[in-house]
Amino acid sequence: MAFYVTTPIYYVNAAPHLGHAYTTIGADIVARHMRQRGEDVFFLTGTDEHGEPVAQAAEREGVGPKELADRNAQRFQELMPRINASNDFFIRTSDPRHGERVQEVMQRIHDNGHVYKGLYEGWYCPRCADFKTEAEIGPDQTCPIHKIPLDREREENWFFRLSAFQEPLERLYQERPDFVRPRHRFNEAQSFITGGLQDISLSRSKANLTWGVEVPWDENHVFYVWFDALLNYYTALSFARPGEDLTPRFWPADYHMLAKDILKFHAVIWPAMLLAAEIELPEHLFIHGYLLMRDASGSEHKMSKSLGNVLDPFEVMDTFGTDALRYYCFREVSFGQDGGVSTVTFGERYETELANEFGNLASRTLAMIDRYRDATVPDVEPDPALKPDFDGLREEVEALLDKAEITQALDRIWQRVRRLNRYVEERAPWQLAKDESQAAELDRTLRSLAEGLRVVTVLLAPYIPETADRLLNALGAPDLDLQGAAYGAHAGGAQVQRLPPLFPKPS
RNA sequence: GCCGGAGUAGCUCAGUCGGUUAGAGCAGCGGAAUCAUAAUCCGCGUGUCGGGGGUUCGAGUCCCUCCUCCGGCACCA
Repeated sequence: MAFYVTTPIYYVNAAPHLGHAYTTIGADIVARHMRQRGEDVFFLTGTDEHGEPVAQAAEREGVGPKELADRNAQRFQELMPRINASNDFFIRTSDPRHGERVQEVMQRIHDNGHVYKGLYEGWYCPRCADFKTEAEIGPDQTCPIHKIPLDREREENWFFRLSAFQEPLERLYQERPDFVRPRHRFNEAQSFITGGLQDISLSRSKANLTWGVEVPWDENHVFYVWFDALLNYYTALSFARPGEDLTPRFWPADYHMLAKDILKFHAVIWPAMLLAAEIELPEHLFIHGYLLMRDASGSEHKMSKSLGNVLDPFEVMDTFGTDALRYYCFREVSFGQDGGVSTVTFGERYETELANEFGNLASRTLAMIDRYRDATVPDVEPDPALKPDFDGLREEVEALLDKAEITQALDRIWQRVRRLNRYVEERAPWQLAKDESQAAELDRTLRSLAEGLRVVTVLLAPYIPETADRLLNALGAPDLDLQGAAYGAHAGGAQVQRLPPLFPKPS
């Protein structure tokens, strides 16, 4: 089965930060898991490059907008391998192939009668060369940036008949209660819709802004950047593989992952656009929360770089590795909710869970097999005592990741990591090794440990891909196929190798 | 103001359709073991489940009300 997952495209005006990494890693975990299940996966990310802020920043720096976008997009492209994102393509909205497809789809929306020319009236700042929203207007109708009076201006704009989709959208939300997850975001979107929809302008006059995709039926306008941006999910499939249109294979998307700040665009405008263009709707949106930086006093900030103790993802990756960051973000904060992150809790998770519980479990398992059985996993039946702990685990993880419950799934897996450490203590292999008459018991214990460790590692592979790869190779069982993530699925007899600590502690 | 979330052990949070003595992790205290990155394992909690009222044989779990915090209420990418 095809599985198509996306991140939002990141606006090139800002530098990549933890928030970008977070969304991308979330999508990547689901993508990697689906590949393990044998699904035909396409994972898309990219950059959003048009619009006023980029045009202005370029002007300030005295360069063209394309030049600025090229430079900044590169930083996001470099982020992807850095966080081990396995994206199949990286779309840039300044790509002319994207622009052409946007024009095609928007032309269809126009031809279907969902576009009209109207007057956009609002408060305009001549210095910003842009209209201000209600929330942006300073006291006495002044520009909050330039502190000058705003002009009441009218601009002729093209409008999208969003209001015409009120009823279809209400029906969508009635018929598909899992269209938006988690549930409270669904409710939020639904109440927004039932509260009444107004038409929105879909173009900007070239008199004010030229950095965008030209409106094909009116050369004096470019599309408002959101119409251009949202369509990336659809257009990318048509040109990601030269000479091949992947649209029939992967559309509709299974999951759009996004943060809560852009819920409305994705949960209301996006489906309306697709309905207007007669394109199938995505299966699900998953809305995640914010990672909040917690300072030493315990109070939280939304990822501002306040005094110290701020979790710098690049620093973390340099010191502890990419896997540690990936693990921590999805372990510490329940995916879908806001949660605090800090260097302190990172250090705790890293040491107690990654190093002590998991890394050390791997060390002791490999060491004992090496020492007691000459580095060969005994080819005997694994201990039935562990079977109940692993029965149904793979299915449970699959069901949770079907719903993008990334943190929940990780918790289920981690319970088995802990179970294996308990098993070691219960069996005390070092005692069995002292008594030759217990050889069969020792065989069974070591075999069961290796097998249990292999299963949890296969399941953990989407979260900590580098580490999982190293460990599975050391266990002589490199296969990532999820069918193999069952206790006893892999035969004994493999040669193992001892490894240096998977998660070394900083001295 | 309207709508929606949340308020559970020192800290971070689980608690599915209401049902046995309300759980986990971390931190703390005590102990066991020595294969392992001095890692692991075991034991130890008198918690008004935000306050009050109600429904019920029975409520953290449903209803009402109040308090506190957060989010949404349209063109910010």
